[in-house]
Amino acid sequence: MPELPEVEHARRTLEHALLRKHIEHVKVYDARILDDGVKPAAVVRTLSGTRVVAIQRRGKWLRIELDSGARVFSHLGMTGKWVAAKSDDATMPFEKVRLDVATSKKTTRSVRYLDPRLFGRFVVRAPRDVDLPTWTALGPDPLLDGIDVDALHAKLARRKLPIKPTLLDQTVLAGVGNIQATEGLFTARIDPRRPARDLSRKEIAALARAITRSIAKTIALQEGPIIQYVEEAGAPNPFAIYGNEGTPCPRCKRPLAKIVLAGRGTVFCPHCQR
DNA sequence: AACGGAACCTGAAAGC
DNA sequence: TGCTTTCAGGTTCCGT
Repeated sequence: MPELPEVEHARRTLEHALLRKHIEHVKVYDARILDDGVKPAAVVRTLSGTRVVAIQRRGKWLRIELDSGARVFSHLGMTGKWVAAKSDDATMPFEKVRLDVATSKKTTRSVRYLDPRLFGRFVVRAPRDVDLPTWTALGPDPLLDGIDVDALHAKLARRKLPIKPTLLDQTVLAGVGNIQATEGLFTARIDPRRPARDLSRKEIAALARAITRSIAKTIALQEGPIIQYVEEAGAPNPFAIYGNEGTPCPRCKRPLAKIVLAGRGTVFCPHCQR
């Protein structure tokens, strides 16, 4: 699931369940989600009894701040999600981590981290430790910071990789993934293969607007009474071209193409993206 | 330094 | 039907 909109959804789920609560119980089912060599018992020790003071998101990373000064950095990888539950709910399929918090009610609130493919991370930093370097290196987040067109223009001027893989570099814009990059380039009518440095300021402005709009739209789709991730199995594909290779371009009706750029599938319209 | 490709994992869908 | 192959929205490491 996870690009910026899905991670923002996860942030809200965690905030609703955990903010200002004390962590009563921690369970790590699979140590591979942790940093190499870190033992589940150490994570349990660091987190138990602490109070959650903030849940932040930057790009695709989440940061849970504890009153002890410890922090948890959570990344959903390709298939991770945080799900709200009750403490007496059974262990869920693919559950890798669980946090239970005390509430005034009888039942205890619980959040479960599910991740079949195990590309996600759950990294705990002790009170005096520095933040994760990847977190610190993240570029501007389109939702939190907006996109400064001149700054982006200046940054892209130094890159000769195609624009599509450049957009996936999290130090360029934090949170843009394969879908948002694909959709944004389509809306801005830019060929994904163009070297990043060749884009004009005008094109970059169009791209920034398209990405911002695409993210806002995807977040809006997740809201409403029944919160669910977009693109769950069976859900209709809500995107303009992502996943629609071979079908007619929504703009010019010629068939959408699919190529591989820097190892990632890339759908585009060879006729109206230039 | 910059780049392509493999690696990390598992499940679902497509292909045969 | 059932076995095999391919692909997946992310990141990081390794060799050239």
